[in-house]
Amino acid sequence: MSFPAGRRGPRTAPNTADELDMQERYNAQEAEPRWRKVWDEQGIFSSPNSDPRPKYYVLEMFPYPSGRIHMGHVRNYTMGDVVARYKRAMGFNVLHPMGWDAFGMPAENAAMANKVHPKEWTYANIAAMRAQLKSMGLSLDWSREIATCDPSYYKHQQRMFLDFLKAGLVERKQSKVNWDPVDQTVLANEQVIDGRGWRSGALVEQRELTQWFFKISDFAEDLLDAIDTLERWPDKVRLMQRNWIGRSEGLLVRFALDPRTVPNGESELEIFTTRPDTLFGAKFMALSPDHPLAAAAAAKNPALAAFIAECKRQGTAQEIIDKAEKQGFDTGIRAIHPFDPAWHLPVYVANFILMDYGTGAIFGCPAHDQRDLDFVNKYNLGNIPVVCPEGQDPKTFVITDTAYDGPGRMINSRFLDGMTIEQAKEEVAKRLEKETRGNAPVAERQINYRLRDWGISRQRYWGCPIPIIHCEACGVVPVPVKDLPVRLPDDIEFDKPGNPLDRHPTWKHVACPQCGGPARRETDTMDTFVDSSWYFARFTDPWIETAPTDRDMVDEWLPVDQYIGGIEHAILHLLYSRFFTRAMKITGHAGMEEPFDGLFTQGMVVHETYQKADGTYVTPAEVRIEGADDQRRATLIATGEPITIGGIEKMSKSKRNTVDPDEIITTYGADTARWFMLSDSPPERDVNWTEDRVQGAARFLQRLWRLVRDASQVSKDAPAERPQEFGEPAMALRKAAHRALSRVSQEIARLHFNVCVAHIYEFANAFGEALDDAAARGGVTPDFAYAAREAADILVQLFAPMMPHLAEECWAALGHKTLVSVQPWPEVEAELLVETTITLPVQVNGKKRADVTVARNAANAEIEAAVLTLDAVRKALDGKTPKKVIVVPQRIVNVVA
RNA sequence: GCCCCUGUGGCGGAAUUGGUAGACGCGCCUGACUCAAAAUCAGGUGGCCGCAAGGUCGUGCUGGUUCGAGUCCGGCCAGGGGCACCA
Repeated sequence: MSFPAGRRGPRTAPNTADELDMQERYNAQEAEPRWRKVWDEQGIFSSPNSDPRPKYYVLEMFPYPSGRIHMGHVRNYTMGDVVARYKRAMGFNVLHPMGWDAFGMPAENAAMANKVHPKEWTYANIAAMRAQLKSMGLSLDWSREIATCDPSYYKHQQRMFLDFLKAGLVERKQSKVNWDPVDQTVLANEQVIDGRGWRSGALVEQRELTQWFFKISDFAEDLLDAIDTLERWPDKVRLMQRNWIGRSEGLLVRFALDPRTVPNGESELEIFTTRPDTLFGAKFMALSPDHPLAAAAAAKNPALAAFIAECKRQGTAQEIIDKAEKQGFDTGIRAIHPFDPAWHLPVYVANFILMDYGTGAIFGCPAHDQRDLDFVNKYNLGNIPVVCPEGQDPKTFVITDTAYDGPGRMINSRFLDGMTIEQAKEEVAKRLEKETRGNAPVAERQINYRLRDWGISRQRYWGCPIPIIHCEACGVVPVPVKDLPVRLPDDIEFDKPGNPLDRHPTWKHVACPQCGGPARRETDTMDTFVDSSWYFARFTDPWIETAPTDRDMVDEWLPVDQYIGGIEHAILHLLYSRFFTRAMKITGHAGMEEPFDGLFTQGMVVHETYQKADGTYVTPAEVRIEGADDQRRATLIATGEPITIGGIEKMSKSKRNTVDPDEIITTYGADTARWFMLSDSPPERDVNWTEDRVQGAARFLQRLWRLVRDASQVSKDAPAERPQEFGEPAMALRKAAHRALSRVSQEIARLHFNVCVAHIYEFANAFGEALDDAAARGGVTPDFAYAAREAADILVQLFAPMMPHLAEECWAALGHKTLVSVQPWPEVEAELLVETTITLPVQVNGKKRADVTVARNAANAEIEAAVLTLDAVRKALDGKTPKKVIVVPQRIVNVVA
């Protein structure tokens, strides 16, 4: 660092302030690259597969190479790195790899917008982001780096697709997509805005395409049951997955149809219900617009056909379907109540019935289901309550706008009256099971899952090609394994809408591997969730060319001991990976059931937003903030115009409230960015990026540096041998050091990094005071020098996982010739954590009135006696005799008056 | 709409999982050092009453369980995440 010439004029003698400043300041810009070079040269972060030590696999969700890392990455990877460095110090062979989730839509969007090839764009982004990640000082084994868009990766994915196909885990079936009729292309849900294509603005319609599916629903029961074994997953994620899989027990009921009303002689309608108890409250039947009976009826009814077409103009997103007004259309078909041949129910087509769930048809009991109630109220079909809540008079109980779905007794239900819901369900099932129509029972018990099969076909270029050939003679033919990978062609054009693979002049035309005749390749590529469903397994041996995994290595390293990533992946990515692991086990590519033993989901990085008078957003870098609290005012630096300070929101390009990690690292250094990310906010919660707190973090770095240098002065003459006796100041310092060591170790293991940070602050404060006190006493005794050296070593090791560059610099300043990054974690001396006396708070009737200090092992009776003599307690009791005294050992005393 | 989470000083948050609410940090105030500023250091900092000792209220709102509730239970309010083709 140098000052601009002439700023202070020529200097002949050291000018105290600045000279000291230069000596005392830790220069992160200079030190950080220097230490990274040392780590690199010594290769200390590579984890050889041959290492005999116990293994620990820590993994952060790999990034999409969007072009630059963002603060969310900094947070995610810092947390993982702390765990990796800590576990390494604990003696584990740590696997901590990094790669790129490199297929996906943004590359194609960039290709269309900027005329750049997706491959070039992606690899340039990877290069830029790799450099950025390296500047963070992460302890990664870069020799294992993978990119999912590389043929050396997707070749194995194609191989597994073929193996899954052979094992019966893959099938082709029809499913719906969002279709843009102008761009002639399939749209992702996020590309549909208010029912219109984002680019064309055309009204989107649903289209049926034949697509490839992984049969994840075959595993529904196992995926659900095994959630119980995932003890190191957050409860909320486990709950979300349980709900997603959505197990429900119910009854499949075959309703007879009135033959006079059916279009083509259909005789019955099969429905699934979880509430057979409410059969006597039925008011209508409803079919999904995709139901075959609906299609049959529509063939003879143009108005119905028009209604069904209208339903199909809704997007495919669940949210749209749920929020849409409940609408239906009477098909004219009449169903016959299973318990009363004279009771006929109208059969509607309704926009809120899904073909994918159950049988795509229901009976509606409006009194006890809100959607059904909304529906009957719209079409004036009325309702009959059949469950009466406790304490309600059945004669006066009516339903108007709010359905009742709670417990109660059956009413208006003939032979069910008076039963509980459970009894009624059982009774209905028993009766209908016994009854037969044709050769089959009228009803059977069934367990249903909400989980649908995983559609993996994407009509896009930048994804893993599905290794299938379509032959007119032989049908669907798998690509022979020896012909893998099916490579993406490089010569493609994005000037026209649609899938470039489909219109490529030569790529799709091949000879059939079976008959040799002319055939064409599958032009759909795989969902990018496939890529990320097994990358953690590939990391265990990314070099093997002959198979997706090396069985010994994958079984050795997996499951991942600690997986860290965003909560937004709580369901899909994690469920797909769990499915994939099972499928890989069946096909012999892995041996375990579950991929992730421990899971941690971190919160987002958020920041204030800033808006100009016209509502456009400006970035934090363009804004100057003055004043504090409610006096804060913002102005645009360039023009001085006033800026409105808006809400704190997730950092996003659209709100322009992003802070570039590069700038922070350039200005303050990686350690400051890392420390900030770990401080204050609990890792599972959102963290608000504020400039003040970044500066606070930067200041603390300097303080640590000064503290360690001061300590090194005090400890330089410390005896090599541990003294027999420690005086009071030395003992106090040792206790503080070991208490901090114990707490920080415990909190790192629990991933409570913000609490670690607080304990490190606390210890640094205590250490600083101890050194000041020693200076005030004048002269340092050998026992204190020894304690100071021990404390300094512990302090540096405690913050080393979080600020590794500074830690190396400090470690060297303390005279060590080794790297702190490879030091074993210090051991706590348990006896230093034990106090001989303890101060307990004393409450009277639950309000704190005093403290009492007693021997740590004092008997309850002793404590009780001591408490009752306290002035404050006597005053609070006001002469009354206490009813009882509750002594909670080591915690609190409560006197009940 | 459905599922899930969160709510504590001016701000980020801590609280050993039912036992002293506000650790630690940021900000702010006062002082030291300086010609001055920055940096650094020392002290203070939930509200209200009080010179003080101390008292009293206080963990989104509301009701309950308990000797004792930020923590457990019921009802509400507000903010956020996911909803199957964004990754």
